[in-house]
Amino acid sequence: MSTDPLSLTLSALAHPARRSMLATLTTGELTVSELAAPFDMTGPAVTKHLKVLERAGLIERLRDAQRRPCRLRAKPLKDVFLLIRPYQKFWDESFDRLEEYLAEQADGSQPTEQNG
Amino acid sequence: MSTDPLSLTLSALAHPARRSMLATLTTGELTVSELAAPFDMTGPAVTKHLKVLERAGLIERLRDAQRRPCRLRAKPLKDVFLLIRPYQKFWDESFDRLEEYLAEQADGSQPTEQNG
DNA sequence: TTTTTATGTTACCATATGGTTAATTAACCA
DNA sequence: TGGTTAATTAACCATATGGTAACATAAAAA
Repeated sequence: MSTDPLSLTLSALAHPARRSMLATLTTGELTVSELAAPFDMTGPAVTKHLKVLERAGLIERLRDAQRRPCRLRAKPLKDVFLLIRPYQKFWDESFDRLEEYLAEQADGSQPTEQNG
Repeated sequence: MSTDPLSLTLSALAHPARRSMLATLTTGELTVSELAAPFDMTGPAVTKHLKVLERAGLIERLRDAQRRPCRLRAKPLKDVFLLIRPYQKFWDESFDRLEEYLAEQADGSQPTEQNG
């Protein structure tokens, strides 16, 4: 697997359960059990998902007695945003959002790797 | 692996070579050899990367004699954009882009799975 | 027809992913 | 001490990923 930060972030996002966990964490810190509750999944499986998120820097682990609450760290998502944004002019072929297209042209941003 | 469209798109993006190929394709249609040129990679490896991109709907394969040119299809990236956008207010903790934060609040968008 | 070019398929390998059950650690409570 | 709760580790499994080398196919060029 690719171990550069952007690749780690993207593959962390490439699982519905992990995306759902991230979304849940926007409401605040949550324990592993709280995060696990909506899923039909054993504890170890949840632990593994959290490790993937942690390795990507998308969550931070804390301590509270025997609990290990998780906190959202959204910064890595900014690089995903910067990767995607230059493609905005390509995904709507009818160019009905012409303002955005022209704005992109004006600031000269082009999709490039490592990264926009 | 997860086979929902968004997961397929994100894992397709989770490799530097594939991101680089996509970026290159913004200049227009390219053959497999042209795409492969910058990489120290054998033919089969390139074919596999292209299949991952094709499965995610990020490229389209064409025919031109013995060539199979690739064309960028950026639409799936829009869903990545919609996934990421609601987190924008979280990744800059200093909230120095207050306008955007307030705009997001106004349109009531919250990060949720399946999707923003 | 033969050769070259462009690309794909097959078979194989090592490692990663995503899940399980069983056992273990860590901290609190009685 | 002993028991409960919270979470992780260990061991295992099936499948996917990312790469290789060797071979096969398709179309153009000589």
